[in-house]
Amino acid sequence: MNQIISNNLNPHVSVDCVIFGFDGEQLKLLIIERKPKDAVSALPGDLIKDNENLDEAACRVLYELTGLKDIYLKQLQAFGDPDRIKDLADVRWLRDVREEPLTRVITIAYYSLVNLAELAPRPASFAKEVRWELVKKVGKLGFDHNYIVDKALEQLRLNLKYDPLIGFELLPEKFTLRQLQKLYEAVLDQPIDKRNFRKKFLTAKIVVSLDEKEQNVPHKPAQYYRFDRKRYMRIKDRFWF
Amino acid sequence: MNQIISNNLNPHVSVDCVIFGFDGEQLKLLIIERKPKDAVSALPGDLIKDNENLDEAACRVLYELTGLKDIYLKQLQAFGDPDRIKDLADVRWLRDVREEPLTRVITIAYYSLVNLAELAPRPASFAKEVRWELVKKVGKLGFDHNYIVDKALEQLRLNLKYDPLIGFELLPEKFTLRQLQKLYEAVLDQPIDKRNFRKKFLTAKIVVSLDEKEQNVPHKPAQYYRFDRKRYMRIKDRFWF
DNA sequence: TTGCCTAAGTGTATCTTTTACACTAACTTT
DNA sequence: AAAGTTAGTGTAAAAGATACACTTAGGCAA
Repeated sequence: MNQIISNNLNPHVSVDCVIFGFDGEQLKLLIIERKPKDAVSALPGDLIKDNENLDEAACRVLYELTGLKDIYLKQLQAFGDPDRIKDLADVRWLRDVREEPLTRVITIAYYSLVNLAELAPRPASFAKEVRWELVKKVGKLGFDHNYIVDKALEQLRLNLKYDPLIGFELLPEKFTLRQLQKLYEAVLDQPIDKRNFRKKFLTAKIVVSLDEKEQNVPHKPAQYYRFDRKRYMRIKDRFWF
Repeated sequence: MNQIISNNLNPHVSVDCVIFGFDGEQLKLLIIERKPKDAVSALPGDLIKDNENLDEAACRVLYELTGLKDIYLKQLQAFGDPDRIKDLADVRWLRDVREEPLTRVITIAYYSLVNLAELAPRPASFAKEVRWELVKKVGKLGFDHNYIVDKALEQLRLNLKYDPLIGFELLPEKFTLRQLQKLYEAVLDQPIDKRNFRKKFLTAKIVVSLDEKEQNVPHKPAQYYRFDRKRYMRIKDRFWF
């Protein structure tokens, strides 16, 4: 009996995914809309299962809730205040979806940056619950999700600066330097000098130009480049945006 | 009944503390020695309690196991592979200390850097189980603790570089530049040029010299300095070691 | 077919930061 | 008084960061 009680007191463990999306211009955030009424939206997240590790859980939950697949998720950190859930709307929502709605939940947050232009179109069944919201316009989210998003954005910025991989993973194989710059400007939320920006990546030689240019653009066509991963791996200790 | 079974499958949540200690010369790691026989040592860690948040849990566990108090712990990340525990010795040890030794455990790791010279002497009751081991000589630890230590060290180094606070919190109010440099050398595990090191901190003006020098040292006495926290807060975005 | 619009692409001078490097000074101990 | 130890200091060269404006290549519309 003791055993059972102590089990009941076990916290649940969930994962929450902070998915930033870049559409070529602006930084957006993936949110799940809850039931139409009294809806506070939330990050995609759910309890983990018994035999999956945390990374797997995050991928699965993201897939189940949004249809997104093959997204590289990075762990942010754990959030575990006993009073993470205090809002009435949150409690009501939990009652609908959880077997033990009052049990404490510790969540492990993950984040990622994805390309909105390239995403496979979502199956219609998911479509109505998922929304991309401009990061700057994200309103009140459930639980402590606003706090989590703040932390994730901070981490994303740091990450992009000291390890640009997360940026190149988002861009297509061939990209223009302008696309790259727009990405940095959107994530860091600041304008960047074009010449100095190019200089940084070109002199570091982590991008190499291809024999191909943009076509059918109503202005001078831009050169395509690719990311030189090997070169980057050799110099990554010295490269810092 | 379903309820109870699903409870049983709930993972447990623990915290583990990676405590680095600096003795003025070298970087050490706090480890807990398990029972004398077939002992693999481990990081101080234990299950969290119902009504404490994660940070509190880490502090409590550290105190209970080592007597260390008022240590500023930073969260590293969560580790949650279902097969974190595979070593036989680990399983045997768990059987002795846990009610449900086979339940999966997800652990949240914390890290800190403390001053070995300043630590209040440990109560004798703790003394025999706690040991400070040179980081470079740490042997095999239980569970996935070696992996956790590696991650923590990586994070500590990054942290010390982009936010020197963790270093100044360790040093006494007044310190010499040599002490500060030794700290950096020990943590980063590389020699640093004395003149350039001083220049960096002095021109940034985040340390200010006091009217006091070392006494009774068998060499030219060094100037004492203090950390200028306010100044640092103003320029922290631009300071990077 | 010309002119307009748009974004691409380029160089330099200045300033700042980083690096490498060796001797003298001040104190204690013997 | 000499030996041992660590403190403390400056500079020249190289590398990196910053600020900044015009020309070019294409599509489109009049």
